[in-house]
Amino acid sequence: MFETYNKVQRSVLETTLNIIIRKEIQATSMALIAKESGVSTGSIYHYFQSKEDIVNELYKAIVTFNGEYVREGLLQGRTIREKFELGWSRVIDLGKKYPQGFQFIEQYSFSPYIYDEVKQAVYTGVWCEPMNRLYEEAIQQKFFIPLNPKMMVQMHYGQFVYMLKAELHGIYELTSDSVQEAIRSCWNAVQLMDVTVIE
Amino acid sequence: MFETYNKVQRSVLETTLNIIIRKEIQATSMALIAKESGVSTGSIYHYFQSKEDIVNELYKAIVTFNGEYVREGLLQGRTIREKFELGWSRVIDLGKKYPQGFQFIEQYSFSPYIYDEVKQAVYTGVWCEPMNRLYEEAIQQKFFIPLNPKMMVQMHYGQFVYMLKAELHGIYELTSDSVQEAIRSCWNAVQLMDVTVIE
DNA sequence: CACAATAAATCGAACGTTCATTCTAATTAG
DNA sequence: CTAATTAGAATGAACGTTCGATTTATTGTG
Repeated sequence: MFETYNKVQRSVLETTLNIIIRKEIQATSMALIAKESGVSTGSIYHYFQSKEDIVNELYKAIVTFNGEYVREGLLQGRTIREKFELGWSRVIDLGKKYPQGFQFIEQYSFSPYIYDEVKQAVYTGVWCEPMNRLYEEAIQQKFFIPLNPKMMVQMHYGQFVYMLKAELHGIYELTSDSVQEAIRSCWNAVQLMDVTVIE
Repeated sequence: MFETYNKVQRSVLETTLNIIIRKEIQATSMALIAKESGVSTGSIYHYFQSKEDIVNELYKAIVTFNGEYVREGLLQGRTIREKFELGWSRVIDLGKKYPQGFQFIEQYSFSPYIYDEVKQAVYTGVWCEPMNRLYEEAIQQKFFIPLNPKMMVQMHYGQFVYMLKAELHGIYELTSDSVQEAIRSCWNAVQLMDVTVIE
């Protein structure tokens, strides 16, 4: 997750993520980060400009990591349908494998604590863009109904986010079957159907 | 929104909501609340136990209001399909008519700042419960595929939340047509179909 | 290789500010 | 007059950040 950082930075970022999920940004003091990461406050300020800087760096790192992870999935698919399924599978994977990163992004992507220029990355650079293009293509090829592709992507993303959130909070257990079913239901939801219903 | 409170309390709650959306809880000081609400800190502490208490009271008030609003929609429907459409329409209505309340709940429903006992209300008392029952009924009557109804409700809710979030952030404009289409697509997503596809 | 000279990294105590909360005096209402 | 309410200065704790001292790493020199 933090491959591009040095040992100290990584320790600080990992610790900060940990504490923020356990507590909250406001309750995450520099003293606590220093204590739990084993790096003194002085050193932390040698590598980061401020507390805000740490949190924004953390945000950037996680978004980049997540983006790469999903993009890889999208690339593996051959057909549109396959790309669709592999892409969204990866989104759910992320939530299950890296729940802290997932929760952090979820909780703070709309917080004023994250700089706007950093937030932009969520909606552009990352995986939204390739996913948007996939949906555009699916509309052109008459797989999907002609709705705003960006809206469809947002809707489907939200669907998976809440599926994961509820699982994280113990509302139910997500089996791989129900995940597959959920992804399929998303496809069905926006599928352009040329069918005759025989009752 | 705050009918059950007196004038002072209402002013404090409204102001607090305003500031929290503009800034953030940590940047929402009592001094600022006092200044903008026109109530001195002394008086605020006469009506509320603490800052936490204000925020939690705010949370409770909004959740209750939202719950009632959606429940009303659900009651108006005659058939399952109608209840489904009217219920979700109200959810979207809430996001458009009371964006601050919507954003606040979205941003803090998973924050440790809100007491667990208060949070429980989100998943139980409010509108989730009636909506869950509606989905259960829809499964029994073979309208919906036999997935976990709670999961389906969460998924659909997430879909609308993200649709609204993206609109709030100016990604696109939500027309009433596209909202109707989105609700319909949710129904299609989990519909149990007994059809033959003729190509 | 030895050893000095310089730079980089680390530390934690101290600083100054901010902020939630308290307290007391003043004001209002019944 | 009495009791409730309001006001805002005072309090004290918490916190982000700075700074100078100390240690560790790197480079230069004979």
